[in-house]
Amino acid sequence: MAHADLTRDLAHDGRPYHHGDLSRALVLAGRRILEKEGPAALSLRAVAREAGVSPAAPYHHFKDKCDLIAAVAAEGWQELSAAILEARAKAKDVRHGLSEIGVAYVCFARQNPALYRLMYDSACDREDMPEHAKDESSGFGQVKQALIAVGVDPDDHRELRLATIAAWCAAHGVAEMAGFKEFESLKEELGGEVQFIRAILDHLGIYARHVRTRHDA
Amino acid sequence: MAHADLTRDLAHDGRPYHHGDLSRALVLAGRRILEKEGPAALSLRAVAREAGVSPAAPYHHFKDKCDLIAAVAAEGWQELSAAILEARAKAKDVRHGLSEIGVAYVCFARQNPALYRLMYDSACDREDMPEHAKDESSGFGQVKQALIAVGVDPDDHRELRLATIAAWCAAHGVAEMAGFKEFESLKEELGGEVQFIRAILDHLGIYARHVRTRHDA
DNA sequence: GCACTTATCTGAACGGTGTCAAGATAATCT
DNA sequence: AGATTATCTTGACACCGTTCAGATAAGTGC
Repeated sequence: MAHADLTRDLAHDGRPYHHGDLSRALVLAGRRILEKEGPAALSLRAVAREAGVSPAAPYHHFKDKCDLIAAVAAEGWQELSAAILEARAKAKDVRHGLSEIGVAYVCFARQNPALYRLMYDSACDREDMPEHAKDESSGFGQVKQALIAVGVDPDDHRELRLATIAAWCAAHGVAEMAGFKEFESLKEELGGEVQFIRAILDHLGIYARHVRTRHDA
Repeated sequence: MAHADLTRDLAHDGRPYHHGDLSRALVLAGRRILEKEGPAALSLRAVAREAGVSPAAPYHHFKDKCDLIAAVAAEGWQELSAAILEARAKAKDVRHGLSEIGVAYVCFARQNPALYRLMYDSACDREDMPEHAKDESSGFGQVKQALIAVGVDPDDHRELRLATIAAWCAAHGVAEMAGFKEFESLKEELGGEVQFIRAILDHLGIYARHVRTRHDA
């Protein structure tokens, strides 16, 4: 019998052999369903169907439905970290670093509402922050660095920790509230959703507060 | 046949006649299940079972599972409003009104985590704030009044609206983040969860910001 | 080349879920 | 009283997560 050709061995019904990389395909299928059909339609069976595979197949790659969802969420956290990193790099003025991180965070959540909700839920189930958020090189770590750059004493661990958590809370709160259509008129008045987000985050005053504190000293 | 006696007419198996007030019983059963078994166990059938009734009975009182859940959520919003009202009444110093509202909001969410999540989800599904939150006499209305009491110009509608939304976002963010066990050591360090909550809310600086602004003028 | 082991996928099944239509039962109205 | 209406039950449907016995293909040692 012939070796694998360029299209890989085909089964009699046109599907590739075992599947190639099913776990990857399942995560992608999950995101597609989440975006297009909403979180209620995100069933294990639907994901398997979308990937062209039997309902039991996912169990060879994920322990649970929960486990698959956690994988989708993990991908989301990585993308969020990347978005934050990019925003921080783009902010030329150090004093705006924190602001830009906040805006990037909320914008990501607003552009992927169902995914963001999934990410948070998945973190909630384990009663702990996701690993990606705790990592120094992303999430919490970046907020901390931005706070130091803005004048928080790096040696005052408690203050630094509180400020970091506060910033994170603010971003999460705005991210989840900004979707209510109750706010649409105000968004228009301010010239768009991004301006709205920036205005709310400014009101939360993490940035303003620390700048002012530094000037006081 | 005899009239209804004090125990009300009993069916042959000891259950009261039609049921009395099933829709109320269903909401209560829903909350019981939510508290004791978690949100995953909150199925229509389980609620019906807990209320001692067939799986189809709820459909004579609620259009949907969603509709029942919305009723549970509505009760939650009412209790949250009551908690906020009480906290504001207790704060003798006007300048602490906003702070106390925030703490009361977050404490309610922390004491009824599953219910609070349900409340938010249910609001999300309709893409709009719940009626109870929009009401002048509770929720948003109270925050607005507290902001005015603290020095925000009541005629600057945009500013007032932004500040109100910002306060709400802060409370929601802290409410949902405060549960991560990542923060437990810091909570202990600060002398308990309430102190932790207060510290984060202070960092978010709604209260501090406006007081300072007023002093500047 | 071959047998053997291992990873991957299918098929059928179980109990649980939301929902609906048809029928039973009890309260209410006239 | 009889008729109407509100309420609840039974039984069914399709879908869900999960498991398990078997099919299939990939990799491994000879």
